[in-house]
Amino acid sequence: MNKRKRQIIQAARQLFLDKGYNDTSIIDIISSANVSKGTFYNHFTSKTQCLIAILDETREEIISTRLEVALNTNPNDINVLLKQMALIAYVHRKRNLMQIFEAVSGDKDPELKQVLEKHLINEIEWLASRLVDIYGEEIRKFSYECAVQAIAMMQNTFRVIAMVTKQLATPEDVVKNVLNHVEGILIHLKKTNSILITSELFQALHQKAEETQITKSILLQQLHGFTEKLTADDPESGVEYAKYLLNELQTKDEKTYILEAVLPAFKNAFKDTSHEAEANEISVSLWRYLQIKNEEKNNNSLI
Amino acid sequence: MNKRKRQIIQAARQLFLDKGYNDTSIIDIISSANVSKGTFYNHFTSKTQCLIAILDETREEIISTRLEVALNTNPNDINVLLKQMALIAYVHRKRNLMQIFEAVSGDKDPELKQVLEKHLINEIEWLASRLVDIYGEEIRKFSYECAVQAIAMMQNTFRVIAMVTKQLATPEDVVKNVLNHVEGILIHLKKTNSILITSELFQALHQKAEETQITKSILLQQLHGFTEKLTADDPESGVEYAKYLLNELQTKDEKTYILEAVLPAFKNAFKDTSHEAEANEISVSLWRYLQIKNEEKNNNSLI
DNA sequence: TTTCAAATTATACTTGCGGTATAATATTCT
DNA sequence: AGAATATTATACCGCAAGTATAATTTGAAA
Repeated sequence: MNKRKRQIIQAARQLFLDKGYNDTSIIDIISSANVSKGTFYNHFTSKTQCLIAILDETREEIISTRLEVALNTNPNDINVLLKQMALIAYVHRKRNLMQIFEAVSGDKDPELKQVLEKHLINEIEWLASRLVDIYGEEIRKFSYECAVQAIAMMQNTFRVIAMVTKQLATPEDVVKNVLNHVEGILIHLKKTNSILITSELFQALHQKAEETQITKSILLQQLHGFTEKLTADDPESGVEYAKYLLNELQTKDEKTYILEAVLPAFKNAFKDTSHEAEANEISVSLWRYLQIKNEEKNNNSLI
Repeated sequence: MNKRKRQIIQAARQLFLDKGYNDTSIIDIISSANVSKGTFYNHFTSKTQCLIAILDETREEIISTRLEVALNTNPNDINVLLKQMALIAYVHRKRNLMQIFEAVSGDKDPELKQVLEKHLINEIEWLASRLVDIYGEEIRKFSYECAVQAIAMMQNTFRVIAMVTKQLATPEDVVKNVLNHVEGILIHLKKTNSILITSELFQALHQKAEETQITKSILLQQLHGFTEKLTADDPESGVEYAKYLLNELQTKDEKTYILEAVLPAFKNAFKDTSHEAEANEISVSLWRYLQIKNEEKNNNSLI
C-alpha cells in the first residue's frame, strides 16, 4: 500500500477516534496528514471509502491476532474461544470502533453497508465453525443460530452496560456470560430442535463471497515490497524476520511449521509502528497460505 | 397537539419512510407539508426534534396497542406475551422505523441519543416484568439479564434474516424462537446462577426517569381539546366514544371497568385517520390513569 | 542527467445542507 | 376592532463534500 494512503489513513483513524466520524471533516484529515485535498481524492473517492479502508485494516488486525491466539492450542479448548471472542471487543475498543459503527451504519452509502454486512457474515461463519469445534459435530445444525445470537448478545450487553453504568464491562466477563447462555440455548435446542437460522441460509452467500485466491507469487510480491520499504529506523528484529520469511518462502519446499512459528514474532515486531497494518495484512495472507499448504500435505499423506 | 405540528409530523414521517432520514431535507418536509420554513422552526427547534416527536408518537402507538392486547387476559399466558412482543416488530415495520434507527443512532444529537436510550430502557423494564409474570417470582433475579438478551436476539435475528435472505421474517416466528432460547437460558441459569445484568443496575435509573404524574384534570383537558376538534367528517362511532369517555370521566366515581372496555373501541375508531396519533396518546394516558385507580381500589378493599 | 509521465499542491469553485433573520401578511382571541 | 400571535416569503450565513485546474514536485527510465 502506498505511503500517502497510509499517511492519510493513520491521520483519519486518529481523528475518528478523537472526535468521531461525523465530526471529522475532510479538511481536518488532510491538514492533519499534511496532504492536499487533491491527494486525498486521488486515493479515496469519498470520505466513506476512507472509512472502509480503516475498517478493513482493523478487521485484518482482528483476524491475524485471532489466528495467533489459536497457535499451538487445542481447537476444542473453550478458553481459546473465549480469548478470541474477547479480542474483537478489545480491538474495537482500542480503535474506538463502536461509536464509528453507530455513527455510520445508516443508509449513507450502500457500499459501506455492504462492507459492514460482509464483516458480520464472516464473523458469524467463523463463530459457527468454532462452536462446532467446541461442542462437537452434533450441534452443527444449531451452530449458525447460536453464532448469530451470541454475537447479538455480546454487542447488546456492552451497549446496555455502558448505558446503565458509567463504566465499561470487561470483555472476558461479557464473553463468559454469553457463552454460558449459549450453552443453555444449546442444551434446550437438543430437546426442542427448533431454529430459524440454518446453515443453508448462509451457504448461498458463501459461494459469491469467494475470497481472492492466495498464490505464492502474490505473497512473495507482497513480502518483497514490504522488505524493500524497511530502513534502519525500523526494529532490527522485524527486519530480520521479514527477510527470513521472504527467503524461506522462496525455497521450493518451505518449512511451513517454522514459518508459522515465526509469524507471530514478525507481526509483533511491527506493533505500534507505521508498518503495523501492512504486517497484519501479510500475516493474514501468509497464514491462509500455510493453512492451505498443510491441508494439501495431510491429503497427500492420506493417499 | 397543534394542527400545523401534526401536518408537519405526518409529512415528515411519510418522507422518512420513503427516502430515509438522512436523505430527507427540511425543504422536502416543508414543501410536502405545505408549510414555510419559519413555521417548521416554530414547532421544532431542529430536524432532530421533529424525528423525536415521530419516535415518541410511535412509541405511544406500541404501548397503547400492547395494553389493548393484554385486556381481559391472564398475565401469565405466554401467548399474550408473544403477541405483545411481535407487536413491536409490526409497528416498527409499518413505520419503517428500523432504517430510521439505523440511520440515526449516531453521535448526532445527544438528546436524540437520550430519547432512544430511554425507549430501550423502558422496553427492557417492561419485558423483564412480563417475564416474571410468565416464569414466576423465582426467576426475578434473572429477569433483566433475560430481557436484555431477548431484545438483542430479536433485533439481530430480523437483521440477519433480512441480510441473508431477501424476504422478511414473520415477527411471530422470530418471537417464538427467541422465547424458546430464553427458556433455555433460564433453565441453565437456575443451575449456574451467573449473570451480568442485575435489576439493581436499573434501579438507580428508574428513580430519575420518573414519568410525569397523570391527573384527572390533565386527562379531562386532553380529552376535551380532542373532542372539540372533531367534526362531522370524523367517524361517528369515534365521536360517540370520545364524548362518552369525557362524560364518564367527569362524574365523581367513574366506572373504571367500563372505561377500560370502551378504550380499545375508541382507539380503533380513529385508526388511519389524522387523529390516530392523538387518540393513541389519550389512550395511553387514560390506561395509566385507570391502572392507578384500580390499584387504589384494591388497596382500599384490603384495609 | 535529462526527460517525461505521474503524483501532489494550492486555490478557487459548485452544490446542498441546516439553521437564522426579518419584514410583511394572515389568523385568532378577546 | 384591535392586539397578539402564527405564518409566509425571501434572503442570508456557515460549513461540509466534492470538483476542477493550472502549476509544481517527484521519481524512474532512457
